[in-house]
Amino acid sequence: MSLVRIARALGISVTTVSRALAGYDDVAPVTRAQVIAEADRITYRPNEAARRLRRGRAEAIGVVLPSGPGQFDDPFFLRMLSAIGPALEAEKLDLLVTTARPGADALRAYRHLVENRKVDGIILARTRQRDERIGYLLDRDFPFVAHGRSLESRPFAYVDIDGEAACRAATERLLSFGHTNIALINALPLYMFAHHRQAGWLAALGSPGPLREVEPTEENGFRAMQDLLAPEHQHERPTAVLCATDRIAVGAMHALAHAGLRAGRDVALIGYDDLPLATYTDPPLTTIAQPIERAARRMVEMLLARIGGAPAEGMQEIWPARLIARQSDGPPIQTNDPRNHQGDSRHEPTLHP
Amino acid sequence: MSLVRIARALGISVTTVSRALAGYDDVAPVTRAQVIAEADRITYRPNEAARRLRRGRAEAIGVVLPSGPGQFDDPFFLRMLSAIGPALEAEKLDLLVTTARPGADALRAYRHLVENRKVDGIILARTRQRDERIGYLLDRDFPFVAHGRSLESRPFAYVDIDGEAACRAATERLLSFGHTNIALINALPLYMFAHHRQAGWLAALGSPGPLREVEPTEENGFRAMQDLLAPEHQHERPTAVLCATDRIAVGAMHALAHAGLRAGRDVALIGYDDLPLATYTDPPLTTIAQPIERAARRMVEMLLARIGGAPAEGMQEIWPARLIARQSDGPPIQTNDPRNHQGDSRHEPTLHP
DNA sequence: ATTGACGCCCAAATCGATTTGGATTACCTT
DNA sequence: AAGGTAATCCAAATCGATTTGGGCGTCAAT
Repeated sequence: MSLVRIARALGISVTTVSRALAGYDDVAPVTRAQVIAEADRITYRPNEAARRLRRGRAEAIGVVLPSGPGQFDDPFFLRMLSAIGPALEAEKLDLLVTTARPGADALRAYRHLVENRKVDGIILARTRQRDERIGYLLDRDFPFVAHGRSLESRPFAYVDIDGEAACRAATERLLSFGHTNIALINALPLYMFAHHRQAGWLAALGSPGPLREVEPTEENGFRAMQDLLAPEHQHERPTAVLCATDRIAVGAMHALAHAGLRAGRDVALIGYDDLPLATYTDPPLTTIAQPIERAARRMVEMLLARIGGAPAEGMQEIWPARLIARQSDGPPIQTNDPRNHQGDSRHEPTLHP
Repeated sequence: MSLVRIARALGISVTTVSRALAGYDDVAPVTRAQVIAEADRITYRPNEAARRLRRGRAEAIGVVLPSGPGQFDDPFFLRMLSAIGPALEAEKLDLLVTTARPGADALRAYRHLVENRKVDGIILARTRQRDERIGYLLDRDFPFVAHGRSLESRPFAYVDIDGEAACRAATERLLSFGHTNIALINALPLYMFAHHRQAGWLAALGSPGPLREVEPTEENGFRAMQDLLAPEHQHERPTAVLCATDRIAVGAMHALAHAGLRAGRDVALIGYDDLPLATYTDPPLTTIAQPIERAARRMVEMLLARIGGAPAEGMQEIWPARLIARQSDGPPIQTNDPRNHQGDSRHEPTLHP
């Protein structure tokens, strides 16, 4: 079970055993072979704690997952974890997962990881415009890679998806369908990704359309869409709605159905994320797919480089997303169609075209 | 940063510093106060690696997440993690997450955790009828708690949800609505939970109805439902379908919509899991809610006891689930209603009742 | 005054791997 | 034969906290 055991069994020193197994070239081939054979025989596994103590490294990297109502269920983090895992395995690094509610709790979790030297580096997701976590890690000069940008003057490593370009393209698609009043149900503006998605929407439109900003859950998507459809907003009721996430879009689609409207026929709806679910909504959701898995793998690469001492300069990458056209969007309904202006349209037939 | 630093600053021994901080009662109150003050001043944090080496424990517990196509996105695991996290925090234990594709890969991941002493205990989810992971851990006498039962003669600790009772109740509910032909789209029978859910369905029915068994994804739910609706099965077309998971139910609902049918009116549909999404399907999904979070917390408790040396005997708990009635089920359509037998019913109006 | 009991403190061993700084031996050169 | 060079090997220090097994006063009981 330990180096001593092997050393004693072979009548050699612990040093030599260690060096034999570590591949140093000042060990005779015969000796090395014996050591390896014996190590194999007793299924020797180096004691992680001892190695870590000696090397002064944690041999692990950390991820803090947001927990709390509506937060944690987000499939996004699961996809990210599933990609990080294998990438780390190749490097023999452990993955330490902590949960914390966003906010002060989260910052405490990061401090905990850093101050207790629990990990050698951190992968940080869902960046904010002003992100105290990033500030903290930069202050400490602690290696980390973010998924997403942030309003921070000092350079740091990140991989981001170009939500601005994607949302501009999606909005232009809606414009080319003939829509003129295109709403955005965005995530809260404190999230950096929300900022970019809004910028894309705005860039395509020229002047802003109806905008709602919510914590990205189905529930809030539902509410926001209901609000957009509310009688008091009748005069600016959008014919197309871009949603900052698929979860919002699912809620929004439900609000449409609830009002007797159908996405893709009465109102065009586009989501963002391409959850597995998006193919199976009714109608299937046109959405924007992000290469999260590949991005996560790249982030691990970058993080290893940072841990190895490489500077963060130049470690900024923005990757394209792509639109997946399904059936939840399309041309606007004719404005002379009475359905669009009926007060109580809940009991209308919702014919499949 | 280390005990030595504090000891030197105060001119006392490392031993006393250690014992002062650890709360031993053979330290004078004054000394202890000084130690604590100094520790505070330099923000002392014990070196985890050193402590682990000395204590011979990893101070962490492990979870292996299934990765791979259709696997990882399952919100179930995310909910479980989110509950495990805080429970561990209180015990100052780390959470080590590994990903592995189910099967040989997964077993290797467990071996890795155990043999390299990466963790002191393991939480194991989605048990199988014959589960080699459980066999392995029992062979090694390694502390673990499972979420779910298994066909294993030796006793082991688990918390399970009574899927049998829940599915029996759901099926009885459908029977009491007047349904006589109730199908089950189940998960693959190798999963223990699938076994139980099927048993409940069967117990309520007396004799089996139409059955499909799939890996639980939206895609497969879609396919299975299409198959149930296929012309060649016309003679035994179910009027109600119980789905083993919400993801299956979402796919199934889509297949219904695709065939011009509406869940809750033309076919009664019940899911299982109560995903956040279930409220926002169209129609909202009647489903079965499991107290995963509470179960996860209980599992952590049990695991700590097991690590502490408590025997697994008596650590078997089965918790009730509860049905959440929404709008995807109801009485069967009148059999003399022509719609039920129409060939092409896709273009029918889908009135909201 | 001796014996205990108690309160307070500490030196040293320990966990297991890594690393530094040589030591030893065998073999060549010249 | 003296000096030099590889090729091998190793003792001891090190990482930092914990734990064992006392040591040394002081005070009360005998």
